Amino acid sequence: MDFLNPPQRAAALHVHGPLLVLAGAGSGKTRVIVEKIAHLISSGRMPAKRIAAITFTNKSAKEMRERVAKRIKGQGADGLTICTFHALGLKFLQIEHEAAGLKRGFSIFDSDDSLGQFKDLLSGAKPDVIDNARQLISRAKNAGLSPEEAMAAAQTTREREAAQLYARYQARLSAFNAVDFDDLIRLPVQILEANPEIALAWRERIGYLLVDECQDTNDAQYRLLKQLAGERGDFTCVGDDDQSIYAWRGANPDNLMQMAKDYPALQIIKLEQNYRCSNRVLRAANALIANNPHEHPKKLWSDQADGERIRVWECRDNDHEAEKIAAEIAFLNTARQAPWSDFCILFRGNHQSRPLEKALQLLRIPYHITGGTAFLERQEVKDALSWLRLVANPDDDTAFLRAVQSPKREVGATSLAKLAEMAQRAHLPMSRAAESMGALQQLPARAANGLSAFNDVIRDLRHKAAELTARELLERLVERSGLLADLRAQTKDEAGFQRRKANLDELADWFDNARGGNAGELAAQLALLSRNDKDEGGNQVRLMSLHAAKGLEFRYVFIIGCEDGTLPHEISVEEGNLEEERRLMYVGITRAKEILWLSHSRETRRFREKVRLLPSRFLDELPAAELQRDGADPVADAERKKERANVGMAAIAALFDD
DNA sequence: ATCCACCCTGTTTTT
DNA sequence: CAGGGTGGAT
Repeated sequence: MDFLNPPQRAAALHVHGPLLVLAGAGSGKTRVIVEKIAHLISSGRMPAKRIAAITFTNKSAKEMRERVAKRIKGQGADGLTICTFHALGLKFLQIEHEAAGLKRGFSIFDSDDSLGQFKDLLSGAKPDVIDNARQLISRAKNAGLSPEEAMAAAQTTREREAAQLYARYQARLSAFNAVDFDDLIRLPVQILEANPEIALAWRERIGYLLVDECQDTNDAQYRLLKQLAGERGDFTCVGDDDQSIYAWRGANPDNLMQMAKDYPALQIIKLEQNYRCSNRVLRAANALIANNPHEHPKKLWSDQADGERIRVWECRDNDHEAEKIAAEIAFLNTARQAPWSDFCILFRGNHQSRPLEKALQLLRIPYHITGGTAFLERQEVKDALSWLRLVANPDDDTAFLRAVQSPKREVGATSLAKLAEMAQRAHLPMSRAAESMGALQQLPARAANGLSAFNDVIRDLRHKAAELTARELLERLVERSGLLADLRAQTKDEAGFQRRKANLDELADWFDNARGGNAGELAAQLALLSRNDKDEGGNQVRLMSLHAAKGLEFRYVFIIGCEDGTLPHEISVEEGNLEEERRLMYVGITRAKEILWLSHSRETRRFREKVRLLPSRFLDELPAAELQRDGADPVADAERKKERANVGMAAIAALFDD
């Protein structure tokens, strides 16, 4: 603990009562949390199994788990809980499923499943209407409202309609024995608030609570935190209001302020020394964020060297921008022996990565995109998971509908519609209705045959579920369901087949590594994995959205698309959410340890038409003295150009090496 | 029931 | 320009 600075140490040692740590970017907050966990355990204040550390992403949970493991090295870390809010909620519901009105093996609907329900409930409605309704309902859930409470709170006709839809949607989820992402927080809160004895048991189970990225909590999550911490409030929340970038998803940074009211004994410690960024980067970041209003002003400082000036590049269009960046990376890789993994390219929207990919491929620069087509969104993976879900949860009609049609078995839309109708009349889930002889007789012979073959496989898998490991069950499923054979038949070349099969193998690997649980529970956990969680590692340039970059750091950082309308995004400008966009830029800037590039284009192609672009207003908020604008210093420019040309030749030569 | 071809529309960020 | 959804052909 010697290597902690005084406020860090104070935060780590404070173990009685509520504590809020306001931790600026790069101020070592993860280190504080890790040290604090070590201290709680080694001092005997709290056994590991009563400590829970909550993060927002699986990625940070994983990182924290690794750092704690390294720090504690096996001495009594058993039973320590480090997970996301949603994973904690899932665990809670799996234990308290009765109080939630859920049966064992309940399913989690991902956004796609849930979208399907809304499409069905609002059949014929335009996409924007559907989207709007989903958003309203998600917002109600994130505020912790039940359908009844939402109805009571509704003011306008519109809101009443939304509340009604919410109730119908929820009735469906309940019929399918399923919950959606938002329910993983909302339901535990409602159960804890309504059942003091359950709340007491959970406070006993969780003796000390740590919450990372506290500024990202929405109202439901904050209520969950309060329920779990209880009145005495033995907890540590770590957050930075300047890095609040999830308001659009219901995050309410005012919870940081509310905390002081709810817990009068709350201690506040500020971490203001930054260990990450060059002083120049830090001054730019401070100048930018000073344009936002602040409740608790922080003054981040660093004793690092000034470093190089921030490079601002004006480019013709995004292709040009991408080419320049790729060339610069190739140059630094050679000139400074910088490994690819030292570089990160950040953007506002995921679609902005396309030109970059092209340019990087051209120069044979290895890269990895966080948030590309996710493993979990792959057809074959979703198919296999639907089967698993259905094995665990016969009520899951969504899983049934997908599984029964993958692979195709001559059961088409008309037969399924008929089956759905019969199921509804008999008050049965579709998979059960499909088992009844009566129902089968009313369907065309081919469909009935397909269905009973399907039933046989499902029955076999259910029968074996208890005695097989999750991996074995998956393997049997892939075989018996015909998914594998179908995959082979569908894929034209052997390489493509192997690639898609590899996704299924990866799913199996994931099951091996996951801790405990039967296949159904694992399938539920898997639903919580997001596109950003896949391991990347390796010596590659990293490409990701600004949102995905929070918590990471790189020596060389490029922020592309610094244009008005891109960053800040035009929708945010219209809606007056400039402050959050500014924080997004702030998060991006503070990822850079050594050199930062900010690039913008004069024009871009949008669908068909070309659009003229202006530099981001945020560029004007940065101190001119810290910036180096491309073209502002002809001599230096020429010098660099020459140097680049030499290295550029080397890079081109390298293209012919392999 | 399934497959294919053409047309239309749409780019913020994610557990 | 690409991916999805619709309608017609098999």
